[in-house]
Amino acid sequence: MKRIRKEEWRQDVKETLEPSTLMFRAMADKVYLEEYTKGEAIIVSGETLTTLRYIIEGKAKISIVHEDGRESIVDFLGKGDYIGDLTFLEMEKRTKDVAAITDCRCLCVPMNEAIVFLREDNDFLLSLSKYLADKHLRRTWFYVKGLRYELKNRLAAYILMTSDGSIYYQKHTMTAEFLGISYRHLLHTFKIFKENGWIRKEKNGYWFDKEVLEELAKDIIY
Amino acid sequence: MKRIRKEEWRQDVKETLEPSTLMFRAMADKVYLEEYTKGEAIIVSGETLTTLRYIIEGKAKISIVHEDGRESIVDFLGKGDYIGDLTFLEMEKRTKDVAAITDCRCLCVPMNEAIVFLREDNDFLLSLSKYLADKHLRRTWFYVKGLRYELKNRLAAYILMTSDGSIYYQKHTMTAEFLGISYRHLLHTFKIFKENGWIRKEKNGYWFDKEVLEELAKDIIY
DNA sequence: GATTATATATGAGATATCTCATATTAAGGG
DNA sequence: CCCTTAATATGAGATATCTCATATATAATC
Repeated sequence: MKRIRKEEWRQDVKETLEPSTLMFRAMADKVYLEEYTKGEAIIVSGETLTTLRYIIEGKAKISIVHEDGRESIVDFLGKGDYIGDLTFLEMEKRTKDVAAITDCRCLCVPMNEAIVFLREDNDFLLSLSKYLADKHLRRTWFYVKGLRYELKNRLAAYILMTSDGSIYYQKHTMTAEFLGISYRHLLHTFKIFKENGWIRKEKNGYWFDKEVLEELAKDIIY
Repeated sequence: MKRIRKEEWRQDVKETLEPSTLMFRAMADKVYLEEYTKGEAIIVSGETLTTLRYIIEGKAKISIVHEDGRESIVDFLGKGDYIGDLTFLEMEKRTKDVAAITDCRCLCVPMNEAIVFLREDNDFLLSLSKYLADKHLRRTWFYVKGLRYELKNRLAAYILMTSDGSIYYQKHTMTAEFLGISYRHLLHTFKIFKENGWIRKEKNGYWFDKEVLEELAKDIIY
């Protein structure tokens, strides 16, 4: 991880970032930048969080390790997501694991000062409420719908959710962990997708037939 | 539904309620009371919400009807839950069905005025954020854990969650809808619970062995 | 380039869960 | 009290999904 104080920001970076710091407006002078490389741990579960982060670039995953040692991916994070919001609100008993999936850049402020300044900032609280409401809605929707549909549909939704353009490039192991199914069964369903011509292996991932998958996923995505 | 303006509150009611109106402090003079009877609809899906409610007594359920006509229970609400919070934040595309499971009493304020006054109220926004974070955490936890465990464990958690004391009295149809499983399979698992002596039918519901169920559910409940 | 670890892939048998069919009991309406 | 509807209950066969075993391909390491 590389930490870059605001004074050190290159001019062009600064201009790009300045607008993104709006949500930390009440403490704009305290903002700094962090850069993580692919695979790096951002938070180790159980540690005390001293930083409130906001992702401006890259993708990360939240995961937990179960008692039996296996791992579940709880959620994916990307541009516009907070890391540490639940600690900021003093609602999380124990922090979870957060790791960068791709290179990531985060805007950061010290947690203890955030608690002092941002809790007085009406605009921040409103936007945080909206952010949480949105997360909750999507999660609930995916949960309720997911229970009703079989893997075929959830997988289609997942492929669409995690891809930009028409290439899917997630690791199967990760997909299985997120969807909460066995690796074996995922592969089985994947095979069916291939046989139906809905996806096709390419050099850098899988091409997929957007129309077909959208039809399969249409009831699941909020 | 019975609507009771603040001036009409009986003295004793008033004293009991006064502290509960705190969250609407910024518009205390606008608060009124609504009383719903068991089974009554509080919100019909798709209708425009003109009221922000806060439950001070009773239980309700949020549900949606799927394209195939079947119903899913999305969540249960009780004392301390808001109804209309997502509309207040302008995040919900379409309201869901909300119905009283038992007699309910709600504190109410007009939505349009709430949007004016409460969005300026720092304390309200902070407590709303915490409320949403808590909801999101619990839901995520139940989802992630639920995927990993079979019905036996989720059912144990559900029985504990929906009961006060040692009597479980939910309708099986409702339980199946919430857990997202077939009625048939629920009954099958219920039978196993009975055979193991974990639950026993009584006149007004099921007695259950709290210790055993807590052991079964221990990894699922947040 | 050889070696190890990780990701992908497939098969076979076990089990959780679903669908459909049907019977009995409890609850609500005239 | 009869009638209708909703809730409870059980059986049998189908299918979705899991576990375990094993093989190959790809990526990381020395």
